[in-house]
Formats: sequence, C-alpha cells, structure tokens
Amino acid sequence: MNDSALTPERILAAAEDVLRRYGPGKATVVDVAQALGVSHGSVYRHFASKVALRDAVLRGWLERVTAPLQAIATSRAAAPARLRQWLGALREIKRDKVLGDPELFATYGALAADAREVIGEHVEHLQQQITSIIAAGVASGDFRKVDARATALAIFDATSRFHYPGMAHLWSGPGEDAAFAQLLDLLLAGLALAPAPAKRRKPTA
Amino acid sequence: MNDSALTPERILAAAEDVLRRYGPGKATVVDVAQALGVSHGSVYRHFASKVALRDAVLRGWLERVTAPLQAIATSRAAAPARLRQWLGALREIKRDKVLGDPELFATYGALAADAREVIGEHVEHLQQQITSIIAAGVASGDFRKVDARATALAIFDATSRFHYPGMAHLWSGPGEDAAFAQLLDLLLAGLALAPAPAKRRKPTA
DNA sequence: TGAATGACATAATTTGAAATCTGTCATTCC
DNA sequence: GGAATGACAGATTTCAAATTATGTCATTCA
Repeated sequence: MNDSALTPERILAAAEDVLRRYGPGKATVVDVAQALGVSHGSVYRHFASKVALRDAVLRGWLERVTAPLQAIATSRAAAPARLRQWLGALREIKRDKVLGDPELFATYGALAADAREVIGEHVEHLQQQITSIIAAGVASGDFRKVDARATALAIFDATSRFHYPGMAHLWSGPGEDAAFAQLLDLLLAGLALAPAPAKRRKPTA
Repeated sequence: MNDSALTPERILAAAEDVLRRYGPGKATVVDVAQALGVSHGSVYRHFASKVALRDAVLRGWLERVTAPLQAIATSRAAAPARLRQWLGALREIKRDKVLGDPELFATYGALAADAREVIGEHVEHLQQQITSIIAAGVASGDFRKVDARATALAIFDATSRFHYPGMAHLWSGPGEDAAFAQLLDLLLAGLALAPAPAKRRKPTA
C-alpha cells in the first residue's frame, strides 16, 4: 500500500488531504494513517501528537501565504508603492482563499484557533516584512522619520480589518475595494514627508 | 408576584437579568416569564419572538455604549482632540466591558452574532459620529479637505483592531496602549493639513 | 373586552450508553 | 536493530431517546 519510506513530508501531505476532505472536526490520525496505508502508531513516530501534526499543516499553509509577500517586501520598488503593493497582496491572498474555498478556509481557521504559538510566529513574520519596507522608505526619504517597527505594527493593526480571518465575513460586502483604497490613502498620507504640525505629543525628538 | 402592569420595559429588564444569570445558551423565555411571575404566553403579547426579545436587549446594551460617545462627538473641543478622545473612549468602553465582566461580554457577543440587523445599525451610528467630527475638522481647517464620510469609514476600519469584539482576545496583551497611541498618531498625521505630495491617485480635485 | 393563561404541536436541547479516537508500548517484522 | 504494528486504557465523540423550549390559540378571568 505504501510507495516509499514514511517521511514527515508524506504524512504532512496526507494530513492536509484528509483535513481538506473530512474537515477539522472529523479528521482523525487514524484516517491519516489509513490514507498512507500504515497503522496510526507509525504516525506517532514522526509527530509527537495530533496537535503537533495539525500545527505542522497550519505552518505549511501559512508559509504559502508569506512566501509571495516576501518577494514584494524585498523588491526594488519605491517604498510607498511597495507598501501599497504588499498590503494589497496580503489582502488579496486572504480574500481569494475565503471566497475561493470557504470550507477550506474555515478548516484552517479552526486549526489556527488553537495554535496561538504558530499564529504568533506568522504575525511576527508579517510585521517584520512591513518593518523592512517602512525602514527602507525612511532611509530613502520617502517617509517621515518614524520608528519603523512601531509604525509597522500600527499599519498591521490598521489593516487588520482586511486581513484578519475573524473579519472575513465582511470581505464580500459591497464597497470593500473602495474602503481599502481609502484606508491605504490615509495611511500613506500619514507616512508622507510633510512635517505634520504636531500640536500634541513629544516634540519631534 | 407581579408589581404592576406587564410592560415591554419590565420584560426587557427581566430578560436582561435572566441572560446575565443563565447565559445566552440557557436563558429561556419561560425563565423570563417566571422571573416576572407570569406565564410565558404573556411575554409573547409584547415581543413577537424570542429573537425579537434578544434583539431588544442587545439594542439597549449597545445604546449604553453609544450614548457617552454621542456627548464627545458633539462636544466643542477642537476636531483633532475630539477625534482622539472619541476613539479613545470607544476603545475604553469596550475594553472595560471585556475585562470587567468577560462572561457578560461573551453573552452579548453571542446575542450580536445572530443580530446582523441590529449590529448594522449600531455600526452605522458610530460611523456617523466619526463623520461629524471629521466634517467639523475639515470645516475648521484642522483637517485636510477629505471626504468626511469615506474617511470616517476608513478610520472606523483602521481602529477596529481596538474595538471589534472579535479581537477582544488581544486587548489584554502588553503594549496595547502604546500600539493604540501609535495608530492614533499615524491616522491624525494622515488627516493633518500639510498637502501631502500625492504622487499617485487623482489630482487633488 | 382586553389581558392572561396553559395545553398543545413542533423544534431544539440534553443525556448517557455505545462507539470511536488518542497516545503508549510490548511485540513482530524485515 | 530500527521501523512498523496493533492491543490497550483513558478521553472524547456520536447518536437516538427523552426531556425541555418555542410559539399558537381556544379558553378563562377580572
């Protein structure tokens, strides 16, 4: 029944398949083992627990989100355009996933729900990408002299309405594109060079 | 057992109490009737269905959120300060509710989950309040000449990270205050007068 | 006469016993 | 000898029966 050696990769692929087919509530490790033609005990040689297996599947899925963004983050485009592109891409990737296959999206959402650790890493990863774009923009003089990291977090927060899966139910409403464009304009304006007359808060320093 | 005439108000109060005590999953209209010392049939004379009753309770709760904000929105403070104050207040009201009584917050969250209509009105109400502040700021020359309504929506979206109940699990993390302050600064900078050198998009008009 | 009742049909929820799943490990297999 | 197996204990899930809830309405009550 089995084609070759039992590797974590093959188990991962099978688990992904089983999850896709059965959903997160019904997929069992026995199912995964069966799909591979082995006993479920064998799976436990490669993954310490069902949770570890689920985490690994989720990690893979999230990496497929992060990878194309990495390319944009490190592109040579001017920082403002690059930031727009990156945020637009993040939004599109997520939105395409929900609209394209809502069930699968829900499945991964369920995995994410009890994988704070993995999600934390993913978020950190995304925030670092934004940070690098902001830092580039500050260095090139395209952006005000902001704290790159803190500003990146603010931008991540500000756009969560358009990328946080818990708000996916809004993504198919009307006027979404316009709302997103409007938000981007506002944020980019806030980063623009012009020395906004700071009436409050600390004095530039 | 009953003190006076059976009014919608008395039923509402009892329903609120029962919901608080039993939680949204176990509160029944028989419980509400019992608390009032009447038969459950009587409740249906005043509310068409259990859903209608739950909606009314939710509406009351949301109005208690909106009322104090209304006062700020119509205050005489300068628009930028007023906007900061308003957004800060919205955040604090919600955060105090979660942190103060998580169970009750969860109860209202459950009510909200199947009350799109009511929530829609609530959101619309909040957005209108922001719109009025922005409009005032544009009129007074404190803000750029933005489209008040569209910008208000963008600001509402941008801050949802700090007021949308679905993200309440983040509100007790460290650095929340700083993150919120940072976001506010960025948004206010984006509204500031300075004619940001718009390299893209439509030409000012 | 208009408000309140409670018996009733249908729908939803609870319950607990049976079935299935997770994770371990002594044993088998190549 | 290292990888795979499958029987097993304890935890979790399923499913169907039984209970409880919702919403209606003919009747009672004041």
